[in-house]
Amino acid sequence: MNQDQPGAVGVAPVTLDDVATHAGVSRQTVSNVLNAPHRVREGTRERVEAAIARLGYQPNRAARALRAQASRMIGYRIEPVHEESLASIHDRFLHALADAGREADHHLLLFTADDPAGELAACARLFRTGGVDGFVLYGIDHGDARPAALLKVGAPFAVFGRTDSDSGHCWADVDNVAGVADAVDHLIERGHRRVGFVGWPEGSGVGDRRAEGWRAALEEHGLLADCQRLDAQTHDTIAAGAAAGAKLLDLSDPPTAIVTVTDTLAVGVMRAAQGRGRVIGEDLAVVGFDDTPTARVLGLSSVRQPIEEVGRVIVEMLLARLPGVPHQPQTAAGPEGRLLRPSLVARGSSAAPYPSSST
Amino acid sequence: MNQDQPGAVGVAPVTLDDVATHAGVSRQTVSNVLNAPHRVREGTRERVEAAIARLGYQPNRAARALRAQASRMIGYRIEPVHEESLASIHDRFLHALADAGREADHHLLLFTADDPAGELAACARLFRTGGVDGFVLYGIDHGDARPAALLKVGAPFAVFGRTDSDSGHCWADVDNVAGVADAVDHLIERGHRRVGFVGWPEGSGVGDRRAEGWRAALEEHGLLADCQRLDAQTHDTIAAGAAAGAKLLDLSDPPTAIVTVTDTLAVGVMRAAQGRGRVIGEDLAVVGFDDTPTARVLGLSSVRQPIEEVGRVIVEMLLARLPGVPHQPQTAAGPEGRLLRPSLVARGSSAAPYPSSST
DNA sequence: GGGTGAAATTTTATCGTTCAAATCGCTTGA
DNA sequence: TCAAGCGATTTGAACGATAAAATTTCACCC
Repeated sequence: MNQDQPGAVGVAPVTLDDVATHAGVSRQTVSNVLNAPHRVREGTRERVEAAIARLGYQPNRAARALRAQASRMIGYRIEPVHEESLASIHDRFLHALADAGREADHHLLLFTADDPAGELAACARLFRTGGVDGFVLYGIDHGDARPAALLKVGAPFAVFGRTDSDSGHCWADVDNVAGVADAVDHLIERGHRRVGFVGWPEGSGVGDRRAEGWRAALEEHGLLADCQRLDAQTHDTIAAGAAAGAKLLDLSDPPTAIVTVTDTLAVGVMRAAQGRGRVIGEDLAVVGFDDTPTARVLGLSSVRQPIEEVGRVIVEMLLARLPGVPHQPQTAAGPEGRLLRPSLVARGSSAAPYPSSST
Repeated sequence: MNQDQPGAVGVAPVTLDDVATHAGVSRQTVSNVLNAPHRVREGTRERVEAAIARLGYQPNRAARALRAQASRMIGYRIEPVHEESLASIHDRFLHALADAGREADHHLLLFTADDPAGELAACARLFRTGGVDGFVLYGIDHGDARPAALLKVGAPFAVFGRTDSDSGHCWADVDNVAGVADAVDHLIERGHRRVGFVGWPEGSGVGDRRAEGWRAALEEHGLLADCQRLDAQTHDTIAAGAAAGAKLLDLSDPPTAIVTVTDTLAVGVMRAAQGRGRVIGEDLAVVGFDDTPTARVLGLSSVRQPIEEVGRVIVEMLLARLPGVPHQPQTAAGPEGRLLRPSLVARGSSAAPYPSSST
């Protein structure tokens, strides 16, 4: 009558015991109906299920977590928004993760950290206090210390991306080589023969693989020699992209198309080109990477990562490795890694066929 | 020796009992050191704290949640990414929320839902199963059914935005009126006398308040009569913004500056203007709302919401209302609502002073 | 010195579930 | 007929913490 919450209806929480009483069985039988139905005779099971439905029972997460030593939570560090870049990939990824866990009643626990060390400390703490069963790591690359550290703590995890030695943990990644190669193919198909590339400084796995995609596709078409000097490396800002674009466009024999390692750099390249009076999509074709909202706005062709699928796959792999909750009695635990193919979204910036310079 | 995790170091989890033994006190005393230090004598407290530090003890979340009936989790529904709009506000907001809870050891639990009904079901379930202590609701507006539904369930919550009747729950909102008014002031200061507005159809609280800001600022400067017909309403896509912009620009006496209710619409307006040969920032000033990454890229002036602060304030208010964990022994529970002032980020799109048409 | 009351600490019970072992009921085969 | 065996169900204990009640310790005063 006199609840603490003013407008609260105050439904008394229904427990296993309540269900057991109503169904005329013991607590444990109700538990079995939920967690190991095969152990329960059909008639009993139906009776219990009826009681569960009638009372609207739902197991208490804390109690379950305490006893089963499994919180059904997946930890994820959300990074500070990097103001300079255009990434919205992140939003999509988060949603995919949260959605992927839903069916198995696993939820995402978000946390923040100030730096890599802080992140590891937070992970260790969350894991040891039973706050989460495992982690998803985003944007991993060569030399990342996190996988080793988490292995040491004993926390299960799955990563988006690859390090130089992907052993002992599962990963999913986008096929960056294929993504950029597709972009190059697309441009060559439209008649371009001089295709440039603006990438990151060597050393990042992601950047190197994207550059590799450019090189491989050119080689495939026998154009690598023509494009030898048509690449530039710089860091990921619009201004840097503009500078790199300027450099390429001011060559004596400039590229007629440029692929970039990110949309951010592509925007810079477009700026540089427009500053030189070129019309994007006619005088110069540009293809970016990530398919950000900005790309859409600017009509920039871009390689779109199948983030939703990555999220799904990652959670799937992670859950399969969690001890205790063998949702799918798979053979062992599925493959260690999965490589997913991105897709090119062609827009105006690479629209018009280019009058081949060799004809 | 024979752990299940191959590389796991397998640190045996430290419990309250371990600490108690090492410190030579009872379990409850250790608990008190953590939750009610004033009840423990200084000498004892120091001894216990030393033991805690030595053993690296950290309380188990599940056990604590079960006993204290408080999970220290805040629920948040992450919505599917709306491909058409440019919002990145969301990312910032999420980060702010996660960060705000950190100090009080509260974490964010992310979940998804297919529709409003599904969201409410998920909320009710999460709350009743003890998965979360309360919720943060995003993007609330007139006629939103969620507050009433949550009140009925008895779940504490705080919202970003306002409904028509904000009673019984706490809210934080951005002062939309002031935000747009600032934009208009800024334009008038630069010499503009005919300032248009592209907004949403009437009926949304947010949209109406932004329109109100436009009207109020004009009135303040005695310019409302001149700008009577300079507004348009449409839904939030770039194409629609372009159409609305075209409509205003094709008037016999068109505006020299246009404020829009979102960056998305501003981008549309810019397109329409450029399609008519106008140079943005010289022939036509444009100011958007949200300060999206795209705005930065395009040099679009925009009203920036203090999302980080909103997140902080919301979590603060929510935590203050949670029963059981009186972190701050405040008077009652702080104010019911807070209105935060956005700030204008001026860029090229509204840069040049306009030769006043009345001179 | 002993009574008093407040402060410090311990004891006991409990949160809601699942695990492990024990029990019950029924079929089967010698 | 009874032991063995197996599946279904129940019992008892435990997960790791906190609330509430009970107890001890201690300072203080007459």
